Amino acid sequence: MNLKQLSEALGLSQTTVSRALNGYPEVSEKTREKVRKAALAANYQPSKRARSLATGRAMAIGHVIPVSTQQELVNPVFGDFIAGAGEIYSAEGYDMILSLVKDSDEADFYRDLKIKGNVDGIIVHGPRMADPRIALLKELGLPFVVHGRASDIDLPYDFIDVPNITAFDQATTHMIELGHRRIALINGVEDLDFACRRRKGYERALSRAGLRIDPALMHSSDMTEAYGYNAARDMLDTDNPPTGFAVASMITALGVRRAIEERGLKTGRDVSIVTFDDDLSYMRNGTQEAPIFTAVQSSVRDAGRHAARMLLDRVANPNAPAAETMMDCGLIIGETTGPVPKN
Amino acid sequence: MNLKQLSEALGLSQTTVSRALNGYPEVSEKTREKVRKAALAANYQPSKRARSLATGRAMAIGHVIPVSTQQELVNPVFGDFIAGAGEIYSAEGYDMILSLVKDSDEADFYRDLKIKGNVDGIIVHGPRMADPRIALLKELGLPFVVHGRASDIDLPYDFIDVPNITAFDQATTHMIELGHRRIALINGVEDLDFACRRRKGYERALSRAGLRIDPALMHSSDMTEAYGYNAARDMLDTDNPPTGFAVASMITALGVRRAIEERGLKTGRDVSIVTFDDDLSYMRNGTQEAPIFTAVQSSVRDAGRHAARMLLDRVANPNAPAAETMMDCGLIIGETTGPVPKN
DNA sequence: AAATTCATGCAAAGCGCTTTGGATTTACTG
DNA sequence: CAGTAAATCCAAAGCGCTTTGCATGAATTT
Repeated sequence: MNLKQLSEALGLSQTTVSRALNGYPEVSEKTREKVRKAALAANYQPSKRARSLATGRAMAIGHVIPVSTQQELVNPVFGDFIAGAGEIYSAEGYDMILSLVKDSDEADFYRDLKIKGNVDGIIVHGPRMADPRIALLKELGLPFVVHGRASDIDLPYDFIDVPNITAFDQATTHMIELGHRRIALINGVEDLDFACRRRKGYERALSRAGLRIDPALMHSSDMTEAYGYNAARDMLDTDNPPTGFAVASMITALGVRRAIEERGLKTGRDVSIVTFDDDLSYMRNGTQEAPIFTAVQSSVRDAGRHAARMLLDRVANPNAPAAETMMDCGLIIGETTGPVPKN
Repeated sequence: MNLKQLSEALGLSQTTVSRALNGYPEVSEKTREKVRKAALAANYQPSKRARSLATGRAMAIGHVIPVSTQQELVNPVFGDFIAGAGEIYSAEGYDMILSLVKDSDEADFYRDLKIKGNVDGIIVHGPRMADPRIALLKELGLPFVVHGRASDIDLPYDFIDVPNITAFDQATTHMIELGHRRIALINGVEDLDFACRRRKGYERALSRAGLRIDPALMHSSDMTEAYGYNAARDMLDTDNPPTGFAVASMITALGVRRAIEERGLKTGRDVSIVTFDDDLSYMRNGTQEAPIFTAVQSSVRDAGRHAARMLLDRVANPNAPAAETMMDCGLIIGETTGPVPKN
C-alpha cells in the first residue's frame, strides 16, 4: 500500500492525503480524520526511502565508533550510551546507523557519509587530543555532537562530557585524605582526551597535597580486565607498592581487585581502589544496593540520551551557538577504600 | 555533485555513467575508466537515498535489540556481536541500523520495519522459547537470521547458535569429574531460549552422574555482576553450600567470585567456577594469556560475522533452504576449577 | 449583490538514481 | 559490399514521496 493507492481508495489527491498525514493546516479536520483512519486501517506507512529523497532529510543519525586497529576493542560503554541515545531517536522517528570504522580511514569515511547523505548528523565517539575530525566535520557542514571533548581546538562545537579532571582530582584526593601517599593511576589510552584529563586531575590532586608524581605508578592502556590485573600485579609486587589505585573503568578495576585479592590482600583494608563508574546496566554499583566500589560515577546512558537531544536540536537548528553540556559526576563511597594501613 | 552534473561534465548520458560506475557490461572499458576517474576526481558518491528508492533495496540491515522492560538491561554481548557483523556489512556496502525495542511492542515494530522499507533484512536478538517473532517475520517476508534459536518452532528458519546444551553438560561434567557433588547453576532469564538450553545441559550432566537436581541450587535472572554475587552469597551462606558453580556469563561469574573471596574462600581451591565465556574484547580469557576462568568459550564476535554473512546470503537468495549454523564451543581449563575440597 | 477572503483540494514538478527499450555506430561474416 | 550481429550509448519512465503554485467553491465583508 502506497500513497497513490491510499489516495485513490479515498478519492482524494496524493497531496491532500500527504498533507493530512503530516499535519499541514491546509486540510480540514474532518478530512484529516478520515485519512488517518484509512491509513491506519490499510496499515499504511510512508516509505522512508521515498520520503527522505523528497525531503532531503535522512531521518537517521550516525554513530561512528572508532575501532582501535591493534586491539579491535569495543569500548563497553558504547552499549549503554547507544541504548540511551536510541530511546530519544525512536521517540523522534529517527533511525540510528552504526558504523565501526578503523581509526586509520576515518576522514574519508566522514566525507562519504556527508556525500551519500544517509545521515542527518553524527555522534563522534572517542575524541582524541586535538582531534582532526572536528575541523573536518565543521568544514563538511555535517551536524555533530562529540561524546567527550577534544582539547586544544579553537572552533566552537557541541559536546557532552563529564568533568574528568575534577573527577579524578576528587577520586585521588579522597584517597589522600584517607592517608594514602603512594597512589597509582591505571588509566585508559592517553591519546584519548578523557584519559588525558583524568591524568591531569590525578596529578593535580597529588601536587596539591605535595606528593611526588611518580611515572612508575602511572599506567595507560586499553581498558580491559586483564590490563587492570597485570598493571596492579606488577606494581604490587615491587618493593614499594602503592596503597591506592585510581582506575579509569569498572572493568579494569575488577582486574585490579583480582590482583589484590590474589596476593592475599583485602581490598579496602590493605589496598584501596577508586574507579570511574559509567553506571553500566549490567554492572550497577550502588544504584540498587550499597555500592561496592568507591567511585566517581556518571551515567553514560544519561549521557547518550542527552547527546541525542543535543544532536537533534543541532540538526533542526544548524546555526544556533555551540552547546556544551557537562554531566554530573559524584563521588560515592563504597567498600573498596579505607584508611591507609599502618605498618 | 550528482549524477546529472557528472554526466554533463563528461558529455555522456546519465545512463552510461551509471552503468559505467556499476559495472554493467554495456559500456566500453575505455569509457568506464574515464568515468571512474572523473567520479573520483569530483568526489562523486551516489546518493544512498536515491539509489535505494530506485533499486528497491535499502542496502541496510536492521538489528533489533530487545530491551527488557523491567531492567532496561543491555546485554554486554551485543557490542561484540555488532562489531563482528559490522565488519561484514561495511565490506559489502551495507549500513547497520540499530533499534532498541521494548519487548512489549515488538510485533508492530517488525511490521513497520517491513512497510517502511528501510532495511533489507534483520538480525533477531535474544530469541525466547517458541518466539512468536519468527512466524511473524516469515509471514511478512522480511529476511532474517536469528542469533540464537527458538525451540518448539516447526518452521524452518536461519539461525546461528552455540551448542548450549552440550556446553553446559560439558561444564557441569567437568566439575563432576573433579569430584563435585553440589553444583549450582547461575543462569540467565529462563524464558530466553539459550538459558533454557543451558539448564537442560546442566540437568543432563547431573542426571547422568546420578546426582539430584536441586531447585535450591538453581537461579535464573538478568546476568549482572550483582546477581552473580547475590545468588552465590546466598547459597554459600547456607548449611550445605555448593562447591561448584556453573555460570552463564563472565560478568555474572565475576560476581560469583566476589562472593567467594569475600567469604575468605579461594576460588579454584575451595569453590570452583565454570562460566560461559563469549570472548568479549575487553574481557579476554585465555586468548592472549593463560585463561583465568575455566570456561566453555565461543566468540560472539565470530558469531556476529557469521550471522551477517548468512543474512546477506538470505537477502540475495530469499528462496534458498534454511541455513543453520552451529558455532564451535570449547572447554578451556583455567584456574577457577579444582578438585572438590575434602572435609 | 459584488468584492474579498479563506478553506480546501488538485495537478505537476521535483528529489537523484536505476533500468527499459531503442537508436546509432562499429565490427564481422559470406 | 550488402547483411547481420555486437558494441555502445541515449531518452525517458519510473521508484514513492513532498511541495509549489493554482483552481475552485464557500464564507465573509462592504
